[in-house]
Amino acid sequence: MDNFIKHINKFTTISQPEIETLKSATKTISIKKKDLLLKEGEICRANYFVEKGCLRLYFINEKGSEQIIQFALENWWLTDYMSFNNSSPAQFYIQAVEDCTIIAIARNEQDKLLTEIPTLEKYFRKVLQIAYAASQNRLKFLYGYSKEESYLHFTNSFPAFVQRIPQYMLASYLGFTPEYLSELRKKLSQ
Amino acid sequence: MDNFIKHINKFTTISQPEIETLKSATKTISIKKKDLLLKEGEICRANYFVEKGCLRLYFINEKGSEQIIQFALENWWLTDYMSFNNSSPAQFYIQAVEDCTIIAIARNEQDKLLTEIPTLEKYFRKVLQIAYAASQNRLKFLYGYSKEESYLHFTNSFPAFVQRIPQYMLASYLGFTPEYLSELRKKLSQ
DNA sequence: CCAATTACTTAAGCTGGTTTAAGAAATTTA
DNA sequence: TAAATTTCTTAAACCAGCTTAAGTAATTGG
Repeated sequence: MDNFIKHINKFTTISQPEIETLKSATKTISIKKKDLLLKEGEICRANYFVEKGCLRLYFINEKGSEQIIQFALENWWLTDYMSFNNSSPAQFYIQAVEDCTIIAIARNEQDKLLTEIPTLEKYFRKVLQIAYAASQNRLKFLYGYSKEESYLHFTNSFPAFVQRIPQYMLASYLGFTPEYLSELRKKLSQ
Repeated sequence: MDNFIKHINKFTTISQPEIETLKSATKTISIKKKDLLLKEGEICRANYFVEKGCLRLYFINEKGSEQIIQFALENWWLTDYMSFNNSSPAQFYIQAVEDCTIIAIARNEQDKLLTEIPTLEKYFRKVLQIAYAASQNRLKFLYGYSKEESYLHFTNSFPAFVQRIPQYMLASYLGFTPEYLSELRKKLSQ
């Protein structure tokens, strides 16, 4: 819970009694590498905060291979927002890339919680504003740069993270085949 | 201002005095087709609500051509969130695709406004949650589908919108060349 | 600690989509 | 309403990145 409370305090102020309310309205879950929090077709009933570890959001494409849309490291929220917002069937899987500690806010608790602790509205608004900025930036890279440039940019920007995940996941996230990633790495190391 | 107030009332409730405060804290701007609200390199000092018309967010890529990241129709918010959040130089241009009526909330008014009208925190949080869901969905299409499939999906989903914009903008938004779009249209009409 | 599985590499052939260039159609402006 | 400009089309040559297939390295689990 420590990271979570610190994270909230970065964006707003929360009192001790409010923290207690928050604790009783959330669930802390420990999951193992490869465990699934959500499967395609299910209704996504929670929003997940990564206290420790790493999650990924992906779907299975027409060819039957996994396409990663997003990773979430410590202090990031992750959910299938379409499914979470509308209680519609999820389009994505959410899976642990490493052993994780996750804090979950259930959909049907969220409204009540935000009424009891209005300052959390500010917290979530700010967090979403930052996440949305990141997604605009992401689109800029996807559209504006070649696969080679995207790879270079990503590895230069997040060298530690690249060490944490298998290469085939990096390839999937960047939108290319593991074979091509292999070729690129060879080419760039020469 | 009508669409704007209606839009707020879809997500939260706002009182008459609050509406008055809101009116005095925002600016309604009329702009002509092709007018720019933001240029790359400037600090983006406002968030823009489209009361009427259509905006686009784009950047100029390495080859010197415009790459469209987003459109905003009636009832959508649009800004360069990275620049807006951090007062950093904008990465994008924002331009009117048609003559527009825009409601602008200045960055330095926003914090004050959200303190005076706390229910607006809820409004923006919900709006961002929907926008973020849309962007996850967008990424799914970008990654999972061929250019032809993206084109078919987009034209089937938003036939009226496709009529509103020039084809070269659609091509840019979908991430391909106008020449290829032309080829596709020919092929698909046969 | 060995077998099975999962992850990574290499290389040849292929294809979806780009580039280039030139002309036709539509829209804007005077 | 004609000239200027902007948008759209056609077609051929080209290439970045994919597919396929087969082999090697690293993990996992029994």
